[in-house]
Amino acid sequence: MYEQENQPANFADIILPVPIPNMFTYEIPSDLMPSIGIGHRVIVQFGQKKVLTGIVGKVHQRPPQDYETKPILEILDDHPVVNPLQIKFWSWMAEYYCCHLGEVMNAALPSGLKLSSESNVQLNPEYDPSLKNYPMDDREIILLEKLKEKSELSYEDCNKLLGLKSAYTIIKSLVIKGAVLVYEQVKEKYSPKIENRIRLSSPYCEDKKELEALFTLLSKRPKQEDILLKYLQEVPIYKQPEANEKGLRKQVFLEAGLSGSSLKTLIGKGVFEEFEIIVSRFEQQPVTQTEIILSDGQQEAFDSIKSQFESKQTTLLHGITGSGKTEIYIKLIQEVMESGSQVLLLLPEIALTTQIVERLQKVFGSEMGVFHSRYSDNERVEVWQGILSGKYSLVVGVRSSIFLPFDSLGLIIVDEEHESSYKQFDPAPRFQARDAAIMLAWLHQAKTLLGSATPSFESYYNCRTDKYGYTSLFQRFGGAELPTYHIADLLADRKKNLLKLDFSRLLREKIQEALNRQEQVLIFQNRRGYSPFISCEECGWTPECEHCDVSLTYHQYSEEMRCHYCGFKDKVPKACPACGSNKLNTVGVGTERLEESLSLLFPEARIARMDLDTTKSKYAYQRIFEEFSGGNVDILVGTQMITKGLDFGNVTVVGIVDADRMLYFPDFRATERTYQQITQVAGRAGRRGKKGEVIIQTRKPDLPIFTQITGHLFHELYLQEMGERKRFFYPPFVKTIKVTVKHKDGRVSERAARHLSNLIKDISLKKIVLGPEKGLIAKLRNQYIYEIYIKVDRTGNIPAIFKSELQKIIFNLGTNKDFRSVRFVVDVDPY
DNA sequence: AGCACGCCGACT
DNA sequence: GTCGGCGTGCTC
Repeated sequence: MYEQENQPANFADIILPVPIPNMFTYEIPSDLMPSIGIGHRVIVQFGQKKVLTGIVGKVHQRPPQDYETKPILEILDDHPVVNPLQIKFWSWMAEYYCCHLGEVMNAALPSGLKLSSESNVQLNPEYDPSLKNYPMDDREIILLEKLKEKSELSYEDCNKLLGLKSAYTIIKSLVIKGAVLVYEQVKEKYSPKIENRIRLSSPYCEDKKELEALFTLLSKRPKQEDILLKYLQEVPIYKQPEANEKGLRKQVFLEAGLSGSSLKTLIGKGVFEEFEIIVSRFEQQPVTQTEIILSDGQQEAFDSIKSQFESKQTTLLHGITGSGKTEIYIKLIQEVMESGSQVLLLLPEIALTTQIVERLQKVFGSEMGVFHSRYSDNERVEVWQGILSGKYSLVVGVRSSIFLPFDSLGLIIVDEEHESSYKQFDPAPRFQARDAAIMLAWLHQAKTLLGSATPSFESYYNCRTDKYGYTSLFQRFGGAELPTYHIADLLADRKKNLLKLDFSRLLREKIQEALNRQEQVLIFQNRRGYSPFISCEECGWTPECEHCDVSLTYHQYSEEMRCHYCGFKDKVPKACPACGSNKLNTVGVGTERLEESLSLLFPEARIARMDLDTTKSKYAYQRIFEEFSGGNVDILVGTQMITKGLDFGNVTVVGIVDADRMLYFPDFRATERTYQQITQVAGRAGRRGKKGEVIIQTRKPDLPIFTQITGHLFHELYLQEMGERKRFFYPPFVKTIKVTVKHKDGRVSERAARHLSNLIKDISLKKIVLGPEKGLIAKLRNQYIYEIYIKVDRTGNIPAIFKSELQKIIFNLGTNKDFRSVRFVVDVDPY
């Protein structure tokens, strides 16, 4: 105590879950000083009364200059829940993706680890009603009366009680009069799973004679006797007396149809005692397979990856579907785990199926944690804690698992690295999990393996420029053959009247043949619902943008065609400019319509559909999947959901209904995506020794992309596409940033967007600014949306400087005059 | 983002 | 009058 005056005060910079830049400095009370550290959760007051959970980001002795500090109220954990590497990772993410640290924290922490407060009202014990200091009105009296009955009321309770939208003014008045107190209550959200258990009480559990005596006693109570017998059957206390300690789940008796009331009686008599234990929400997984045997090709790839890792932090495994990438992953994971490091295996959401999880669980058992987006918050907290405690050294999970509290990663594997779902769109941070994973690995001095049958052109470019290592695996595992491709010319068929309900003659024949052979068919159409574009029925012409290498999207309400990239607009032509035909149709076929068409064309076939609409409920996906793999369905129609990670052994025919639709998607990645989706779905055909056939329907069979796909000419396709991207300034040659401007008044929104666009143009760094243009959806949730696309030169740290300039501009615009309520959303590397 | 506070319009 | 809607400013 006597030394205190000489000691400098201690401060902590706290990350709070609020969208405001920077951390917040709080004072550390000296009694809390010994137990505080980076990554601890603390409770602090934020604003007038609200209390929040924050994370300690930094501890120091520098008192802030221009404001008073509040004290840290409480430290929540003995051990940090977040480690220093994570704080670094969060900071990187906030900076790179132009968002606030608090937003990253919000995304990173399972909400079960976040606490917030609720305001409660209680009677002031000092208050003496007889004094009648102030006159009370009716509602104040109602509230006070209620508080005499119930010791506390939440604001919500008060509102209900008084039938008001907000009882705030009344509560405030009572506070001023000294009648009530308002205080904040924090509630822990995570609740462990509790299991009720039963065990024999003393002396029965120790003394066999007592137990035998008990049996004699219970011989006239058959129901109670049954319960005792059941217990002894499940818990062998004669052989293992210590087994009684753990007891037996209470539920077991009820499941066995034994009487609950008799059990209660036995507990009442003191024969059994009831107790609770905290159990995991995840079942124990036994290890059933430890030895992985690689084929020669796999072994070669494995060795190659390892030697790449000697000089490169990141390596791409380009392995065709069915080449057995999973075995290579397992082998690598085993090695890294044996060396004592952690491993993260990232999978896109739709690929994180029970199939692959079960496969990995056989090898890694309970050392492996699974992190699924469908998990409840309590389950997420348990995975988090499982990593902290060292229970899990391998996690298989979706995008957000990069935020789990790893402290010694040795390897991150990003499977299906080309998947666009690795990019988070909506709430900030708008991160690309694959790219973030590479940064995370770098922070851990770990390696990253990107795996794909159809690599993203960006990753492949990084291989070609020697930034990443590269390993290919082009043999199918078990010697299975690659599928044969056929191109079906939709226009030719239409002219000959062979096109029936969107199915070409060839595809119909192939389906029929498969059905005759009792084999299965996949029909791929990446669209549900209807969002039509325009196409000439005669020649297949589709309008394209004059300034960009993308097709125009038809907007029915404004009767025009638009480019979503540069904002180019055009009127809908009356006749086709290519051939003069006036048969310009809106085209659009979704999975639902295909399902219907198939049932008309093949009335004897059993048809199912798998898309977002049919898999909304929790187990629907699994049900459809099992129906199909169990052979109860002949034809499965679906969106990209059917292209991922599923291994259907009996599929021999895959139909791609409309390849053109993918190709003319208004996006510079359209060609890349088309190639990827076709190749991915084609990979579902002809596994396990049966040769598969893939039928691609198109109106433009002569396009080079089709020969490139059917001839497996990935590299040629890549080179051609890179030429285009270089010419039109698209990634990877530039860095793209999208700014979305939102306001409920369309005029304000447009003015703000124009103003911003001009300010961006004034930044003296090499870049191209496109727009502002109305958003694809011009009005969303009563907000008018404008978008600005920026292509920034990516040499050196130009993008970083540009981003900080951009943020300054946006910040100033926010404080400025009439744009205060305008929202600006920055999306770095948008998809 | 929340939340307080203040101004203003609608309605018993 | 009173209620509640919304605009504005602030949070260590």
